[in-house]
Amino acid sequence: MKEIIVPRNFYARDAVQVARELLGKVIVRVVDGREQRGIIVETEAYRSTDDPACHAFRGKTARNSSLFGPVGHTYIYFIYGNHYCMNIVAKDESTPAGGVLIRAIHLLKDGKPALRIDGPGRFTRSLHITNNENSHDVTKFGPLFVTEGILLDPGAIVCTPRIGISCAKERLWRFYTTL
DNA sequence: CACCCGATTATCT
DNA sequence: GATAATCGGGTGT
Repeated sequence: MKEIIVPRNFYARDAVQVARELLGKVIVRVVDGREQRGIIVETEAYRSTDDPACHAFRGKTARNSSLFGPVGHTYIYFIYGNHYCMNIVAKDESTPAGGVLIRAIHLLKDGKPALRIDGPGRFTRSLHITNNENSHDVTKFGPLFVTEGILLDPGAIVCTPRIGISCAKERLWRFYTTL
């Protein structure tokens, strides 16, 4: 069976839409020849020009530059002295930057959901993702990429306010599914 | 160059 | 539930 990688144009759309549709996709991580797979079960959308909660809202800096880069690449940053968080850059022509934060996955064992990893910091740690993977292209086969996963019941997707931000709390741009 | 703080989490009460 | 831990980037002096 040939696996289907999620194409770059999937990410060339509004980040909110991409965040919703990333649920159910499978992220694949290869380290030292070992492969880990996980279904994406929780995401948050961050847009730039109209979204005060987005790192890119106040303009481009060295830290957030990959948020302004090509879609389908990672944006990884270090926070609270301890944790890495990973986004996938996603935006349409109307904004210069934007991304989708991956907050939780369900690890697969023999193709079956085995262990849920909750929390953006735990997710990156369990997949050995650090700043080394910043700006990595996830639309090509390699150490880190995203493939088409399972079809979800759209009714099983829940929208809530985003976590840990101080503004734009009224936007329901966090999405998750319980599988 | 000093100061402030964050898209978090572990640990304590 | 509340809070300390922890550190690089952003902002202003």
